[in-house]
Amino acid sequence: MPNELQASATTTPLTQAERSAISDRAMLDAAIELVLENGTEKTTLAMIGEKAGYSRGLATYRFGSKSGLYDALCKAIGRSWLEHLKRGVAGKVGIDAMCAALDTVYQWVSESPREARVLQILHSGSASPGSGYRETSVGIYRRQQSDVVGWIQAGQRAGQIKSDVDAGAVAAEYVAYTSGISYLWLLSAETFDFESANRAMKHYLRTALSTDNP
Amino acid sequence: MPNELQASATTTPLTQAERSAISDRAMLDAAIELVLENGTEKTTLAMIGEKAGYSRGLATYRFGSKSGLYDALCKAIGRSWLEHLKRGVAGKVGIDAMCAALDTVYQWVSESPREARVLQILHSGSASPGSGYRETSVGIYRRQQSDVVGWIQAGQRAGQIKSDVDAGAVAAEYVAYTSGISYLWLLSAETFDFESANRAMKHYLRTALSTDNP
DNA sequence: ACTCACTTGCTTGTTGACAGCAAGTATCTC
DNA sequence: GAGATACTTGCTGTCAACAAGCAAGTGAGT
Repeated sequence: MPNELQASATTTPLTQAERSAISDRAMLDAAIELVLENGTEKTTLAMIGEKAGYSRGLATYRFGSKSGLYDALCKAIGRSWLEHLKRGVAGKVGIDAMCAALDTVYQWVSESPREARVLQILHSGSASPGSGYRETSVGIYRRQQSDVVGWIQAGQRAGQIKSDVDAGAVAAEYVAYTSGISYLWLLSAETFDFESANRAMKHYLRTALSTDNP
Repeated sequence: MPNELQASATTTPLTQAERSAISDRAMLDAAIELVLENGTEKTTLAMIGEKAGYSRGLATYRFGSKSGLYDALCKAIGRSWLEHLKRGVAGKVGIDAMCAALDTVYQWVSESPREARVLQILHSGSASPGSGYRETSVGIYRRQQSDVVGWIQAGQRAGQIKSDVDAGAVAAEYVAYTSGISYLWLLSAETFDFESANRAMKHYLRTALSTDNP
């Protein structure tokens, strides 16, 4: 027994659940790297399995298909994003919540650019017919939109937002803006000024919705 | 000679340029149909060539590669869209131009849903690394954004738009909104209310930018 | 006007790579 | 140790890309 590490590996057997959790994590991480480098199409299931330290067949076996893997990845990063957003907005409502959410998007994109890019790539891919994980993507946006509706209505109840504002319409507009800005940032981060667009949007929210500006 | 059409076809030999123009058009049309039905990934070059009435190999021969074909398709539909937009905005400037452009997007999506959907699918696909036609997509957005900057500055010179409005920032915000709304419409036309989002956006433009609302 | 060399449009044969599956081996669980 | 679960390897059909060829168009010399 010349190798203690190997010895400890044999003396600490993992449970089946731990084994698959570890390989799942490793494959999703590998997928993030590879998608960033090659995009979704040129990334192969074999590359993912092998980069994760397993065989070429594991990714297919575990996720069933390429779309199955991307669906799982979309869910995983989407969850992480929604948690980040939740923390960023905290207890805020109304215009404050909407502005804080815009800052949180920018913050996420700056702090976790890899995950943010991959999520955006997956969302873009899900638009194509027969993508296999469109529903996951639609669900994330639908949830965001209903959150925004909630913020606006709470702002109206608190007297901060004009009562004649159509919460659904403004929420749709807001979500369109956030998804568009994420897309444009992904498409061409160098030529697109994320911060100043956000500044304009926040200015709009404060001037057009607030009861302070009659 | 039982067939006059055939006779005329034999008596009017096509030039090389005409032949390739016809097959090009036929293949791009076939590609639109097939992309709508199967998406970009599941559409094969062989399907496109054969649907257009030619051999399985023509699409590869003519466009070089799958991305080459999608690049050509993106350029073709993009040109058609920009012309439509130009007509829709006509001689308007300032807020009127921006509102007319929003109506034009909605009109295009309603009147030419097939082309609009395919362009949006291609734009989405171009976000992925190594897409091969990202530059085409970026170019279309960049041109739109510079048009908007022009509208805003003209509106400012005409005294319609407040002079302290940051034209670049508002243009970025505006383009983000339009690209986002097109994407969300493609993703889920049923659950996304395009018209009311546009109404909210137009209301914003009129209230937040105009010199009429101090 | 005819022809022959050349170009361009298009088709068919082939190859390497990939997704997906099925049958196998290794590792854990009781 | 017997069954279950994690993982690997062998295989097949399909596709993009390429190359070699055939057919239709072009144009200069006669």
